[in-house]
Amino acid sequence: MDGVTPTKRPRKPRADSVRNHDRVLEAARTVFAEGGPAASLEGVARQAGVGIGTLYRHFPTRQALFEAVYRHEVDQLVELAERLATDDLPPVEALRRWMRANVEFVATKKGMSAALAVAVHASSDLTAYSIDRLGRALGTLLARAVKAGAIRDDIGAEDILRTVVGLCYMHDKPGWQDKVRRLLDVFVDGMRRGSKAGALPRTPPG
Amino acid sequence: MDGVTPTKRPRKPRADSVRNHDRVLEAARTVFAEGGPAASLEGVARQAGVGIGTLYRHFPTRQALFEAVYRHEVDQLVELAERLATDDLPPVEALRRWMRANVEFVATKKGMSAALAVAVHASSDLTAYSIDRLGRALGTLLARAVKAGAIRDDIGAEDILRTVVGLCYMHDKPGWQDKVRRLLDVFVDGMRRGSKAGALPRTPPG
DNA sequence: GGAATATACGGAGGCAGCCTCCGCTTTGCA
DNA sequence: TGCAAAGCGGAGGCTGCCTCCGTATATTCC
Repeated sequence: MDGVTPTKRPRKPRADSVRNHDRVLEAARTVFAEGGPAASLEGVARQAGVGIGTLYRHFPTRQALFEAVYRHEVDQLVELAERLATDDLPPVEALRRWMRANVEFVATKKGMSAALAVAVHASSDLTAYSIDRLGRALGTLLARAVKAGAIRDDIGAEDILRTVVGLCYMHDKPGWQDKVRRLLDVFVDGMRRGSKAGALPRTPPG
Repeated sequence: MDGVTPTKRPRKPRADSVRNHDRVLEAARTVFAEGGPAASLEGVARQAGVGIGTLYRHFPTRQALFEAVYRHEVDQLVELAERLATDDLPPVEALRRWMRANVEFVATKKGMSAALAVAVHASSDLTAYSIDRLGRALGTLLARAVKAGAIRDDIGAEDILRTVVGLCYMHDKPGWQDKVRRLLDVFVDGMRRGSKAGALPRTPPG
């Protein structure tokens, strides 16, 4: 408003605050993985060794806590995709491998899946964030395969992402990973150039 | 045990009991569709116009109520599949149509999807029941297409079911149905004879 | 039609989890 | 070392879960 607003440098965050934030996040991952999306938040606080008030200060809603956990997972997936993109494999193979690796990744967090399923439907912000990040990572692999003329160009990264995750959600018997990988192979074959499906509209931006 | 156990004919069920059972079921469908799987059961009772005690007598657990609603939906899907099997279309087309019709069906209950996602992971009994029923219905369509030599014979009805449902779960933006239908077309193309994917192990019985 | 009785109703009540609020403690900064 | 900003944590009000049992009502038998 007036000429010179005194720029108050904000304090650096308190050490205990940072520590508690991390503790709660870690505890939440464990508790949700075991107890599903309806697990007790007071249980999370207990597990983290903090008061319930502290939990709520850091994550004002259950949804916020979900999202924090989820985002962390997404970041790991992106990293994975980037690593895969630097290898030089035939483009379709690189693509197929990422999809398969993705399945394995989900496997290690299988307990979270119900929670994630709920999150997907509950928060479009969250899905937007993760689809954006993962979509970019996958997009690189996809573009190479398309450019090489190996697969059709009318299927977006988002389409593939949703397919992979959807298939993972639907399986949890022992051996499900193998089953999902093989179904993904069927899908990839359907994506090859020369397939007969009708045109798939490109995913609109945003 | 002894010679002639006096066969006490059981009373016919009370009219009010039957009425309340139906009311609760109906209310549950609505409430879960709107509020998701964690919606208040007392809310369901209120909506149904019965006491909470009555709700619990008919459906002793939240899970039981879920399942009752879910089974009703499954029955409708089976009926739909049977109707489709009697039409005489080219087998692959019949198959594709059922998968597409399925998407439409889910669409009308979209609100339930989070609840169903939870149910899928919560109760293997329930998934067993529905996969069995739907699998038989779809199996007929599938067998015809395989017999005609149009598609590979190593993909089970259960695989297809899970794929369809998994894709539906993952989409809820406006226009999602069209997107899912097109992704299913890609999948069907991958199933055609002459595709290059590795062998998919037949789904073991049970 | 009316009594007898099996059956169902429904809400009070104990318990657990949700979330807010605020007095007390700890930390960063000068 | 002193002090204010920042954070801590649990008491407390509220809602929902589920059980239990006194009351109400439908069915059956006469």
